[in-house]
Amino acid sequence: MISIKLLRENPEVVRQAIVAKGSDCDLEAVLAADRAWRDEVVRVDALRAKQKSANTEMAALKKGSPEFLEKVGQLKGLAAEVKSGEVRLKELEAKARELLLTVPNLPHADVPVAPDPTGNQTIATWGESLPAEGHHRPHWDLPCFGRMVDFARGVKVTGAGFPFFVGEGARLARALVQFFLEEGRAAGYEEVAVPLFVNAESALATGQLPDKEGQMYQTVEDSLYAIPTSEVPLTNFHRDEILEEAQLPVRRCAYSPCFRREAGSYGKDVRGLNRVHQFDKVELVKWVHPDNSYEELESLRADAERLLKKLELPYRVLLMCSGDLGFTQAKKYDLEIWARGQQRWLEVSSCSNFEAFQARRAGIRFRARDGGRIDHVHTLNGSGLAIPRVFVGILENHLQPDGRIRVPEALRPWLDSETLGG
RNA sequence: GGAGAGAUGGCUGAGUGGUCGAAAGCAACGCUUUGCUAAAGCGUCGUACCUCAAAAGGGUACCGAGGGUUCGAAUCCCUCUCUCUCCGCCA
Repeated sequence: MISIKLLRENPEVVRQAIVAKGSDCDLEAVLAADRAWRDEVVRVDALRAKQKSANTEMAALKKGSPEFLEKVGQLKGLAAEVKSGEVRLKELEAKARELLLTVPNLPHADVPVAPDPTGNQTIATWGESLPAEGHHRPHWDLPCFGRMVDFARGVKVTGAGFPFFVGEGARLARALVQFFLEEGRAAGYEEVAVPLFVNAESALATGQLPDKEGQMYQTVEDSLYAIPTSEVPLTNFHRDEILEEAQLPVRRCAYSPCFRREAGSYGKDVRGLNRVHQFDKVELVKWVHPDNSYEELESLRADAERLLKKLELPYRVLLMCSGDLGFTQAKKYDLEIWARGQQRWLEVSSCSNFEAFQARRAGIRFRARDGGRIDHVHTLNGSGLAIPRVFVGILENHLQPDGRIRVPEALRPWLDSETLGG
């Protein structure tokens, strides 16, 4: 959530930001609810203060004495007033918070203002996005793909979008996980193995709830959510904690399967491995000092880009425009690889700075080195990387005329051959 | 799943109805003493919200969470969560 103080003091700034994001949230309602809540706080606090001072008088009186009983009689009315005030206060506070949660994060000043993805800027490209010649085909049409990934059995066992990876396919997927985790470790991220289900508080803290509830799988018995990305448990690792400034920046990475219902995307981009309900991903998360979170965003992006370079996959970097930014992000880069067989770009990483938006929801703060001032950290995350689409990239870009797949040097420590699909 | 015990500040741990946001110790921080270290003495030492232009100051809340009893709850009652011990089951 955004800072309520900012909204109170500078509503115009927030108004412009939400227009840029194309949000329809009602700032007047947010402010009115905040005002109503604060008025009630003042009123109830005063009542409670009165009750408290009466309490010390009561303590001095002899229990059961006439004065005592008279005082009790007098205080009953006050007690009832406090009680009803507290009920009202709780309602108003809940309402104010609920409305504040509907306000999206503010885009950073660097973010181009535009209503839709056509406003995204390509700020870097690497490698050659080559045309598909003779033997190049979408991965789902490659002979070796059918031996590596089994969709039909996935449908039988679970449902559409839950493929089996088999033999060399399973090994390639695992090699990618290993490679990403080792690279992450080398870049200073501590590896974490996370719970694959989270509670509602966690999903709320990172912003999946309340607006993306339909995109997550839920358990029937325990109302837990299957994680759509390890960002959720990872960012929540430090929920409701106060870190020491000296600890910052904290960097952690996690491998996990990710579960996404992808409701509403049926029939769109769903061929092959482009979009599935369960996929593996390594995620990078940072908790940083607010003063240098944008430098940290650049280094996060560089960490993700390095992986693509080592895998020799052509890619481009998009700076997302305001209208294509998510609810929680202040600035975001998407990394897209070139899928040569399909002749299209595939997003394999999204690197975002949330500034204090998540930290405020999640109660993640730090104590300044001197003076002990406490402030929210900035959180960032980026994929490093999503496995199935990188898998696709390797198949479609490293395909050789003989139909075999060349294994990039960087993966060979985990795959003992130079080619796959023979 | 069954039985029992418990949850208090960074940690340990007192507190069973009133002046308790909460003793004491440890840790931490500051100062003094000291050639250095050690030690000692003194002081500071939770978080959030509201009020205030801001600071100062003031107010309120918080003793696992939520509800209840009461003029008044860390303390009594109920529900839930979690932790520990024992039994059962199981990878």
